[in-house]
Amino acid sequence: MELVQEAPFRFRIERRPPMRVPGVVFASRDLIAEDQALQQVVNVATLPGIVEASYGMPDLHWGYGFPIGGVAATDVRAGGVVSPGGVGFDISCGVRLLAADLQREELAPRLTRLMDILDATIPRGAGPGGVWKLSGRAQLDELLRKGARYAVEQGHGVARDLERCEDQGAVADADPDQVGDRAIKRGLGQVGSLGSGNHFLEVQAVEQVYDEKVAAAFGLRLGQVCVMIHCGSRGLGHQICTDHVRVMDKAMRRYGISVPDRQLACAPVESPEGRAYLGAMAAAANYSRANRQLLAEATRRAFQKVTGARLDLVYDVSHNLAKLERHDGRLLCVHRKGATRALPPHHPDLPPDLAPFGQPVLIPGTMGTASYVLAGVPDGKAFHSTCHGAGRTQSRHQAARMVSGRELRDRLEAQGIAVRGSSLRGLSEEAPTAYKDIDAVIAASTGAGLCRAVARLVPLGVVKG
DNA sequence: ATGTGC
Repeated sequence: MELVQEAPFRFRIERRPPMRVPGVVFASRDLIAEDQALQQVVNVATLPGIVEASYGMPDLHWGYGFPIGGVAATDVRAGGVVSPGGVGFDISCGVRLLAADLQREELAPRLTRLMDILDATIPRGAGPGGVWKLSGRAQLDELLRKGARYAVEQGHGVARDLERCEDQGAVADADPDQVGDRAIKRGLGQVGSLGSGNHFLEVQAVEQVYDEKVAAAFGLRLGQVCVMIHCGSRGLGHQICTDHVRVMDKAMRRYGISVPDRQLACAPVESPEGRAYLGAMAAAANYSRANRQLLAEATRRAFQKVTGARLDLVYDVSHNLAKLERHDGRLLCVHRKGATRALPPHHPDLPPDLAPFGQPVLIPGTMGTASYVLAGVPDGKAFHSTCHGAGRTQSRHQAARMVSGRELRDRLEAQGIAVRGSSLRGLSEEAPTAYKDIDAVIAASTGAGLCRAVARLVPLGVVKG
């Protein structure tokens, strides 16, 4: 793949038919290793209605149809499409950060007990299980419509939590009627659970502050204890993606759409299939936000028991979602897959107290390594988007062959990180060596002008899905 | 990511 360097952290893939726009990858040469992911950037550039460019973030890697770390926007009024592959199977997978009124030294003598309680109370791993047992479909429909707002309404959290959530805790236009019976069935038993893979709940400490003023505005200070929760919409989101890809795969011909890869199945935003997917996707997004709200509440109870400390929500933001947004007067369907929205300072969707500083962006690192808090910048790029994490360099299978779960756990424990896993196999699949260097990804993200660094967090204890 | 694979 021919890459033309345009700036220190910006590469261009020239437009050639059938591409409708060029490809633009924000990264360093070292981070761009996979040709497969670049081919996917090219494939996405052929989608009907795509505008500006098919973008790649610094953590770009191969995914289903679209690359992970990909951003693509289509012009809704010009026949622009929506594609489930541009969101991913884990709809509205995202990150929530809570800040404790507690310093790491104060927690140290109680860390083991805290981790043991979290170990016993945070549902995780594949299959059913969750902190909230729903009474049935009617209650799930409410949750799908109102997301974290419903959880708070039912006593799981406080009103201030919602001010610090993207979309105030719920995406509009969720349509539970577009969620199939199988998805509903899978969703009923998993409300308030982490899941598996790279999902985690970490007790962390602020290890470095890059911008005192912004960190203070976000409620963060050096040495402070935080909790990061990374999870998504579980089997419900997965089933919705599966169901709607199938529908669109069949519908594409009727709309005269041809794509270079069937995994790019899509339909015009303004079509019955497009609207149906967006309605179901929004429902899954709300499931995901309620999920993080409920896990945050379970964590608050654990902290209350062990330390008496309070946990305030810093922010909750998704990195797998399509949104209808207005940019330069046009209504666009912005797909962010493994990419985080990063609103600039003074954007109307920011809560007033954060508006001068830009949106908090939460980047989970690999297990046992650092995580970051970033902020949106005035002259953001790729429709105000940035990276979402380290990005894989090895498949799960490859990773598991390199190191045993037991070895990895012992190594982390030797570093003083308390590990509460759900399976040793799961641990080995998430070995840090299977990922890009998070520090390099952040350096490229800030260097490319996608965001700026606010703070670096290190793990004290890991509850692993 | 996922009741992990057609």
